[in-house]
Amino acid sequence: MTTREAGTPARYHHGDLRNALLEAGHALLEEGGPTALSIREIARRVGVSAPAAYHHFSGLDDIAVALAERGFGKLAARLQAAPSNAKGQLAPAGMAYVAFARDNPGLYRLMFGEGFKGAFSAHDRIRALRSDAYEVLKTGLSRRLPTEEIGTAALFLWSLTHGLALLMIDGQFDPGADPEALVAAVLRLSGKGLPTSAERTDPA
Amino acid sequence: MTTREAGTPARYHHGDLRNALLEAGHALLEEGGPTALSIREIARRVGVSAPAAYHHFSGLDDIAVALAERGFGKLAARLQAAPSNAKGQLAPAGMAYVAFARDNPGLYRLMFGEGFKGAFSAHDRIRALRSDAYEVLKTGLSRRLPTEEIGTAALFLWSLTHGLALLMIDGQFDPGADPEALVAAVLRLSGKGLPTSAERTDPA
DNA sequence: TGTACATCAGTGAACGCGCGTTCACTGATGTAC
DNA sequence: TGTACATCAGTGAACGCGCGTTCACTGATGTAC
Repeated sequence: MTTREAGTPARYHHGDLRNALLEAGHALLEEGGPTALSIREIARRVGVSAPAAYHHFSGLDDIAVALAERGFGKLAARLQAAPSNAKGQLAPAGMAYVAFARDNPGLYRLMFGEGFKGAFSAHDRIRALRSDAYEVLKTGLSRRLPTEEIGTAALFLWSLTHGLALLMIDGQFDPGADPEALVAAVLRLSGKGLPTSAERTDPA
Repeated sequence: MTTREAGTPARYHHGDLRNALLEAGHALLEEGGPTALSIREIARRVGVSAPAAYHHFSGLDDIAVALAERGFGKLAARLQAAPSNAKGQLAPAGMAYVAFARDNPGLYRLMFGEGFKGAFSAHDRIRALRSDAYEVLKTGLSRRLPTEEIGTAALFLWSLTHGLALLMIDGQFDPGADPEALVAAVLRLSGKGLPTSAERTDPA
């Protein structure tokens, strides 16, 4: 079973192998996580020999980085497509962020998880992609927060959504619970602040 | 180079091999992350043959789970040792949590990261350990929050500290910045809530 | 106190596996004339 | 329009590697008598 469409005769030249490899890589990521990424398995899925991949990538690390790159592109698109609601709140973006992670847990782990077994250069390059994304977040915030608060606010927001995304991905909650509602409730708290014990009469 | 103390003659019976293997496993985790966990390398570090490990663990998965178990024990100890400050705030616990992750990044990733390449059973068992930890967190919160708010508050807090811990571990920030101060600032925000655009006169 | 013996905790050799990558190759494509 | 040929994108075979795990074994320990 390959990803080639049924009926399409196998041509010697694939025509779009680079893309096909990345698609298969993404699928593999979703099935087995970053740890399962493997040139041989990717090639197998596309129906091509493993060395063929080397005409399009310099090696496994390179494929991982390309997958992460694509992932960040998709994530950015999702965030931009999120409705910026009337009050200019950040909740819709947060919802979109977590939704992306839930839709692409394997890819998200590759992008953010350090779970890829490859060489350091891949980690460094992926880390750089993360930093870029973080800069975009800060730029977005600069339109609604005073400059001196941006650093902390960005870190706060990113930590919260990142942590939430990972916990949901890791299946840490009741499968019964409505994930959307959970995310919404948590994001609501991020605006209100956590209730403190000072706010209630503590009998203890 | 082994972990056996210099001068101690190599005895046929190690005497405390199980522990020594776990120590070496922890060290390996810190050097190469969950992906690098390997029975052969662990045994090599202890100065023992690989099959010897099978007298103490059923396999690699079992070692990973044991490491995670220990990790959760250490984390719990650190949280309990955190000063509960005058106002009964959660910041000290949050600081301790993130500090644990920063001190044991590899172990933390094993405990929370799904980055271990082992079989599903290991993942399931580690996930169960996480759930236990989460229950403890909720119990802790029950002393200071009304019952109906605990679920959301616990998820909020865990997401925030978890995300923050991972971002710091992943080296996503200026090495120049004081990590303690960053964490403190973010945790402060968690009580105050994020400033919203409604709170300021937005010229845009 | 001494000794036979069961049990425990190690050993080295070997297995099969999947992997990343390199190699020399061949089939397909497209371009210069 | 036809053809020689350079270039591109595949192929299968092979490499060496480190791994988890199993096996039959042996040395050390401790206990019953």
